[in-house]
Amino acid sequence: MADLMDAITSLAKRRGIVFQSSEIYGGLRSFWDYGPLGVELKRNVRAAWWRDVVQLRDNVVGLESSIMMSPRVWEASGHLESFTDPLVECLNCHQRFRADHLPGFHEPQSGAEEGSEGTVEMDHPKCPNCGHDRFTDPRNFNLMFKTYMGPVEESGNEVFLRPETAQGMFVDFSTVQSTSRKKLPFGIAQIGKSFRNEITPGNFIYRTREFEQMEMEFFVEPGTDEDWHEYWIEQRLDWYRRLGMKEENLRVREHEQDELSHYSKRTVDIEYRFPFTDWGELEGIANRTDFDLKAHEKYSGQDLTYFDQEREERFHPYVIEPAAGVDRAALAFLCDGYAVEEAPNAKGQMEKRTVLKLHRDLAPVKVAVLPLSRNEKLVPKAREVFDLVKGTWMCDYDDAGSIGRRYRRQDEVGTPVCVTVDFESLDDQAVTVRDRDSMQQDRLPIGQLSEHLAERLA
RNA sequence: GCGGACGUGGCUCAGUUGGUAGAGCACCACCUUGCCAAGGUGGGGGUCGCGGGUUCGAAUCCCGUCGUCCGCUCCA
Repeated sequence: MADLMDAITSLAKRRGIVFQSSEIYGGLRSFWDYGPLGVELKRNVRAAWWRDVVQLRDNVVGLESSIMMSPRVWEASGHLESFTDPLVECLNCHQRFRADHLPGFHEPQSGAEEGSEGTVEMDHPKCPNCGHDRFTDPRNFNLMFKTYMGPVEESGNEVFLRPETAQGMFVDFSTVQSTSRKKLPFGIAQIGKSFRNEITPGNFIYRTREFEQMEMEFFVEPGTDEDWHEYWIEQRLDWYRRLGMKEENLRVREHEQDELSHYSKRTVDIEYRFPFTDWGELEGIANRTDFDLKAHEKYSGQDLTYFDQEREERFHPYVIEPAAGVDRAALAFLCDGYAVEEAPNAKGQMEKRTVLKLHRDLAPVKVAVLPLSRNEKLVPKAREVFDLVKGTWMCDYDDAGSIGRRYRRQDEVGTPVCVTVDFESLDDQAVTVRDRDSMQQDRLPIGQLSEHLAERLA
């Protein structure tokens, strides 16, 4: 399985899909750049999500809130507090442990929801690693990236890079609701970058400190929240399925009570069977209750209730939140589509063929236009075909090397359709359309190409 | 953050006991072929992750640093 991951990582780099950031300086841990093909893949993932979650629904609207927000947002949301883990380090072996996980350390047993700062007392804990009992004082590690607003680095100027996009939707709830004139139930969706100082990033683009989220906050009447939760779990699961993800690589996992986030009543993860970790989270679907709206109401002093005109009642809606990662989804689709098959070559011998079986909506390039050879007559004809198609589909033009090699190059990055211009095309104005997965070829008039592609790729 | 392994052209690697770098594949050009990769000729590309040290001389030894992988820890 690790080999598979290596193969995918290697392919990603070799073909300019994803590679390490700042490579010429030795790289920067946990940061990645998406190359020409990766950008297309990522754009397609976003577009597919946006279409499904926003465009096809009349009760979900979009938002793009800023990455930096008032620091008070993070006080209210609980991130300043619960994103901070008190860690101690063994003075002997220098291993670090969460203070509240060490037997012997006591944390105040007050209401967990209240989140009092709480000092951690030391009893006589033993280091689980080496058995010694001398530790550093607990130190706080905040998982939020911090910077300063304005040129002067003063503590009063501290601002944070958002660790989730969700807070934008909560903070802007009233404005969006009143301007869009939406009534419950309705949702606010956002795609954007978030930042977390993860302690252990890794596994390629699976866990990174800068990542992109696709989140939607669906506001519902309290009491209907559990049904809506089920609804969105099914909707989201179906999204992955419709984009071709294999059923056996998908599963739903219920969060245990003690792993629930501070805001969550119930959370369900959609997990994917990644080659490196077996099951890993793709998306979390949480019932955030009215925690966030109430918190912001309390901290801001603004009324964040919803007014139900029919019932003439004010209340705080509950929130169902499907929160997916763009990068994780892209990685999962890459893993899921990656295949090495046996295919016959020109001599009839079987050989390896690497194919990225991405769904047509996700494929970075939809159509490759290829002259059978780099011939002075074929090239202009192929250019003509390329110009005909490029306005509608992301296309590639390639005339270097043998035709077989070029097919393989396209297979490797998941291009669903290759259109080949041959010598007969010059006379009969027809081209060969070749399918990535079946390698089947059909011949059809250039005049029908646009229509054919529209059917095939729609 | 800790422990271990590792870091040579885009990729996979070779580089003997230290003497200032090679291969295959890939890529590019031309020729050839002409519908499913690797035919011919030629070519570009590496201060051997980075910095420092030892040495007459280091990819090869030492230190530091950055990065990758595995394990631990952690994980909204």
